[in-house]
Amino acid sequence: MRIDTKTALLNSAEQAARRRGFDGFSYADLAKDVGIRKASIHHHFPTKAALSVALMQRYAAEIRQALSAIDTTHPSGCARLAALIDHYRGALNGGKSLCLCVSFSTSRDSLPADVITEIRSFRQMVIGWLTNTFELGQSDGTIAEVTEPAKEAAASLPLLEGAQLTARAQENLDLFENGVQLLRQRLANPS
Amino acid sequence: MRIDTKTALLNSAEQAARRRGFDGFSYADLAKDVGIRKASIHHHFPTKAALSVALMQRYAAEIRQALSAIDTTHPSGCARLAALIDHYRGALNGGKSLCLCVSFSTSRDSLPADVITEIRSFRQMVIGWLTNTFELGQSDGTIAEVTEPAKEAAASLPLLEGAQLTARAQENLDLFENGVQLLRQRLANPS
DNA sequence: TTTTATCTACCTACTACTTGGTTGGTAAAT
DNA sequence: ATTTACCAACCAAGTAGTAGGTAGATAAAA
Repeated sequence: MRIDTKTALLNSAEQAARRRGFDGFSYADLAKDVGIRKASIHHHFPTKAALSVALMQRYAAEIRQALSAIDTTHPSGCARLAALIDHYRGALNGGKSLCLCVSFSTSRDSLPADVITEIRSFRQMVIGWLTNTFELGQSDGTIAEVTEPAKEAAASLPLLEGAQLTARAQENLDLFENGVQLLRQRLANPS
Repeated sequence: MRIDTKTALLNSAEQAARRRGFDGFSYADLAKDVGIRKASIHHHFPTKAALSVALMQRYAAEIRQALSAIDTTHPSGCARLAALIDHYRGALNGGKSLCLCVSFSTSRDSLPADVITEIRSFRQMVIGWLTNTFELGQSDGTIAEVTEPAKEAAASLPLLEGAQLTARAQENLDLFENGVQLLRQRLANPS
């Protein structure tokens, strides 16, 4: 089944951005990957900035869905948190890529203000979800040592992102696991 | 007092890299900042890759010094850890820049293998220092809830780096503080 | 149903720089 | 005389983008 060109471009751009950062890929890369002329990309995305907006919005929608799915399929606090940790681990693609939000953050000066705002919303949303998850883990007793869920959430997201960064730099998933090890140990028995 | 051109170039490049990432600055930026012709930079740094090596080595030497100075001037575990947190906060420059290691990590595919190796050594060194610091904090009783210093260290560095990333994306130091808040709360009374 | 008009999505050719780098040269310091 | 550190001029490839065009699909009109 063939996908439409716009989606193919978004897929290609997302992969490139998550692997090389916003300043590390060009329209020429996408053109070669998708198989159309570089100038044609402007029909779908008039500027690179517009492309970054579309990428970030799509990425945020996708993780919103992922978090919603976790809530549906994982009843306990610890299972939800474990699922999120695994989501961030999965986004590493074996060490070859990062979460889009992370890869965009270091080149934020190259991005339009809309995207900076989206990045902020993205992190707030994830921290909000984490806060709920720590609250659940506290009340159902499946996450150990939770006294202030909001503060736990505020620490856990940067931990996940920092652990991603370390693993990406060395293309080594073990480094991600080293970073989140203590967090995992607090989970009762996620399944 | 005038500094030598090579040092001026390193300073300029470091600032640019920590602000915009490796792919986000060019020799033309440095030339304009330092006030020499772009082509002249090649006398000091034949390739951009060579420049990245010099940057990373200098940065690693500087933090080695900083950690050593912390050990000398801070006797307790909590005071040392607080000083490192403040060091990472300081590297943000009010939200305008990142630690070099962080900013290089997302564009690691553009960097020579030597630098990837240096980044790994850098992180190992900091984690080693953190391990010692958690051990000290455990034995002198100034860092609360330390059971496994090495795991604490392995979690704390990604936390600091992730918190930096968040604060950098929004140019807002409060976000750094939100991330490290729980960690700070475990420190007895750093001074 | 057929024809015409419009839209979509691609193309070529081009623009104006910009990138990291090479080359040959010169001025000043040693 | 030699070395250091700069210069101008240049290179080839690359960057994001503009402009005019066409082929095929789709919608509207006849």
